[in-house]
Amino acid sequence: MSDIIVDLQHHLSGAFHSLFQVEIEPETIKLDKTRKEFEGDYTFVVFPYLKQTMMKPEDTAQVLGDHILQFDEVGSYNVIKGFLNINVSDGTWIDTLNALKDIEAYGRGKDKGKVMVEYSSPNTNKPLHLGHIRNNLLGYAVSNLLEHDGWEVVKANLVNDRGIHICKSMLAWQRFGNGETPESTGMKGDHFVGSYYVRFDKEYRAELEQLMASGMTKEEAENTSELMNAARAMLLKWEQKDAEVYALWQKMNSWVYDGFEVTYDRLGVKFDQMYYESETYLLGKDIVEQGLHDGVFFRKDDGSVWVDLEPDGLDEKLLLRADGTSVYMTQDIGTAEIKYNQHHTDKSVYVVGNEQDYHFKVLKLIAQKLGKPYADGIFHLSYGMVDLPEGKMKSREGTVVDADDLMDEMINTAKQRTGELGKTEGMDSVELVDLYDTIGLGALKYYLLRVDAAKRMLFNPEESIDLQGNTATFIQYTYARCKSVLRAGGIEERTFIGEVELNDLERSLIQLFYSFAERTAEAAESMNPSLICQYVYELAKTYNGFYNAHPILKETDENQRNLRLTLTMVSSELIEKSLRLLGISVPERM
RNA sequence: GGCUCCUUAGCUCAACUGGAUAGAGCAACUGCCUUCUAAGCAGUAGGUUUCAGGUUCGAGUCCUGAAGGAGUCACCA
Repeated sequence: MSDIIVDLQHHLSGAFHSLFQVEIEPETIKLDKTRKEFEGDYTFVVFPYLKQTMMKPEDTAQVLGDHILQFDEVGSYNVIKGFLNINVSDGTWIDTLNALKDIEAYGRGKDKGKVMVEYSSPNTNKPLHLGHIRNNLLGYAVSNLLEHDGWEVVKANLVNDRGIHICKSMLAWQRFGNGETPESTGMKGDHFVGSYYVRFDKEYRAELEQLMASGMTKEEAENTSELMNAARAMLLKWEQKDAEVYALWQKMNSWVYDGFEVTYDRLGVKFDQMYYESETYLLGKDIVEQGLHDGVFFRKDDGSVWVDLEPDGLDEKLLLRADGTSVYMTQDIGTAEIKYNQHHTDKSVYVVGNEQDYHFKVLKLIAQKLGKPYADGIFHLSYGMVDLPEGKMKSREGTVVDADDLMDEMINTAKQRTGELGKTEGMDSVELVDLYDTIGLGALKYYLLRVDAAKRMLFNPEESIDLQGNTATFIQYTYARCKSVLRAGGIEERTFIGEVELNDLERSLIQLFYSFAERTAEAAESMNPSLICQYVYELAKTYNGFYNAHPILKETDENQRNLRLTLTMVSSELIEKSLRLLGISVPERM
């Protein structure tokens, strides 16, 4: 398939050459989509080239336009000030449409290399919440995008399964659990364990209050607390692999994993590689020792090991404590090494909140100083926190939005709304349950992915369950509508389109089809799924406008009818594909 | 306090990386179902892009400063 933009770039470059004897690399020629209020498909801005053409903006645009008019791709042009608006010829658009046959292969990149995307990374002491959902959806969508763009992707999940917080849950269960299990209580495993984490906190605070009432300061109370000391002792026992503690730890974690699995399944996210901090937390020490030996790091008098990042505009960072134990950074250095040794990736993406911007800046810098082959490939995909209308989510104040509850709520709203519209006759119960899932989860996913990942976003519960306007539901509806038209027309195969005159909306649709490849590549490069949201929304909106303005099945001119059916078919295929990249499914009817 | 990021319509978000008259959705208002799905379409209204300077043909976008907000600066992860 010839590429319209590339062709135009070459024509313009050629025009500069023959008209002005100026050499301009075709790739550097920027063609913008012409704004709605002007006539044209693509706009070339001549201002930056005036020094070389030595002509007024209008005249420069005029002669360039005149010159490229000789090419088939160029239907017409108009000039407004320094803007050359180019109309691509109908024939070229039709050719483009006819060439667009294999939608699965369309826009795919190839041979980009291998990349690991680490995301989700939960703690095993409590269930997932809204913040995790954003992380999971982002990680999954970005993985899809990279894959589409030609990367071999390894989706990884580094589970924080150890530490004092898990010991708190364990201790609380031991003391107050009475042998209850998720089975015996009918609770989801992660919620079950989470409830003991909450229980610990409650008991601990009661103890602190009692101690403080007897005259202790807060700090004294915290150090005296029998409960907290028991938790600490338990962590120590765990580190010594005490059989009993270890068994309890494994049992409780397995409950949590059962629960997580349900949530992940429902969210539709997957992983190729699991990592557990219990297996990685001791790593990295020998790398630090090596760095010390090579003079990249230094040791302080107390025996602790540091890296000096002041020359890089940062400060000194601890790598090993005086007692030789490792810290978060040490562990992450070790994990990075393992990841690389196992998969030899060219790039390693960490989907982690922006509160860790500094941490990852340091991690990358250290890897670079150590001369690690994977150092430059470290990329922190930093995303903003999710706020609620009341402000930040705080687990202590119980304002955390639980992932499972939220999904339930979304699906329920979908069910209710679908019931109100009463368009479900002929659907059996399996199809209906499926439909509610598709709509409810789609709405949630789109709502979270729509916003630029880097930005902090507001989660408004009322707005999030909205199923109108810029929502997944609107887009899914457009898909179902396309399918309905195709069913009614009995159309299954693409037809070749002959010569036909295009109206504005038909042309816009083809132009959108054409831009899919560019938009997905851009989204993959910037690892920004919101660009796909924008694209697919624009596509759906344009199709709906077209649908309302022009008859499709009732069109009497056969060529015209074939064209419109083909537009309908390709629209549905690209909507489905775009949404699939985002992890959102589509219904055949709704 | 140092560093990093944010501030666009009443609300939630865009603006293709410096281009034309800053666009969508929600909320409000007006029309459109005997016609391929009205979860839709067409339209009205809504803006000193936080403020003050600067850079240039041209600034929401770049530079400086101010105000407001967030994050981080742990021998937590």
